[in-house]
Amino acid sequence: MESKSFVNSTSLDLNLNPFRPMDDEEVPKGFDGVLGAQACEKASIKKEAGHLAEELDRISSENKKLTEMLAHMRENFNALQSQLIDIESKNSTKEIFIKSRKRKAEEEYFGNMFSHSSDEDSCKRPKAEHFKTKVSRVCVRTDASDTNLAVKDGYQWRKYGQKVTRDNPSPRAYFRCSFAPNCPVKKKVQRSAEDPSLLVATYEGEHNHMHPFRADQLSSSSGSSQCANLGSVHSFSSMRSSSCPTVTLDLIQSGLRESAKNSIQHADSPAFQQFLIQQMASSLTRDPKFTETLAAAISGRINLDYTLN
DNA sequence: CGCATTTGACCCGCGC
DNA sequence: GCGCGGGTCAAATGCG
Repeated sequence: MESKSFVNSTSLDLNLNPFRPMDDEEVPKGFDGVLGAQACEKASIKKEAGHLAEELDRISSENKKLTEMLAHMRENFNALQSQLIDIESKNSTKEIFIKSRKRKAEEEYFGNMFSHSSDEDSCKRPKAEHFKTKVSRVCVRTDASDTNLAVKDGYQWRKYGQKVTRDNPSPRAYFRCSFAPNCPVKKKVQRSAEDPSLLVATYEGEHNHMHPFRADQLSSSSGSSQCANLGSVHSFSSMRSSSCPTVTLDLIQSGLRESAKNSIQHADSPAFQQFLIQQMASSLTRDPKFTETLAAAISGRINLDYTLN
């Protein structure tokens, strides 16, 4: 399939591989001297160009296939995620009916890592402000023995309080964003009562400044590939819609703790989204059933593509 | 010395 | 009205 459009591209007079050994079959028989050598060289260049064009075409089509597969995976992931959100929101609605008291509902809020109610502070704040305030949650899997409640997300946080809550033996830490003066964002971090290895970070409000990590990237000319990568990631804010999905990050996995330190961002930042997608992709690929199904789907697709070509 | 963290006190909203 | 409990304040303390 690859060669059909590029075999005639003799106009490509590129000597891209001058060190390629001359093939005996390429040497025209019966020619001597300079003219023979030139003709021979031209023929080999043409052949070389043809090979390169084929290779380029092959890589391009491979790249196209991979892009399609990635898009397909993204679609599937988005569909699954929206299904999950639907299911969870239905569950949380049921629980709200069952539990009359708000604090009991909150118990579920922190107990269930995939619940989406975001009105933890509804009793504290005026309703108007509650609707204005953006609330997001991130669950970070860390070592249970690690007493540090710091969740590295790239921002600079100043701890202003710590409280032991009624329904959880581990204390809840309160942080304010200290990167910019007057930044309204607050963060609460507490270990999950059910799973002490899970750190639940609740973010409130929106930063009124650029992310420090991105500011660094913009100021430095290096890391352009990473910037491009980050720019292509879908906005996590858009995924949040009306509810507040919880994201669980397994930082215990080898290397992830370090990468999280470097790239985990606030839920709104593209860098965080990138990390999130990588994390979710790795979670999916660790599932043998998913891998099996995906492999079957991919092989089927590739076979189809090859038969078409 | 300046900044961040700790921690007990205080405030305030909610439910009974 | 009172008690409970989450959230915040601010003085004390620690650290580089």
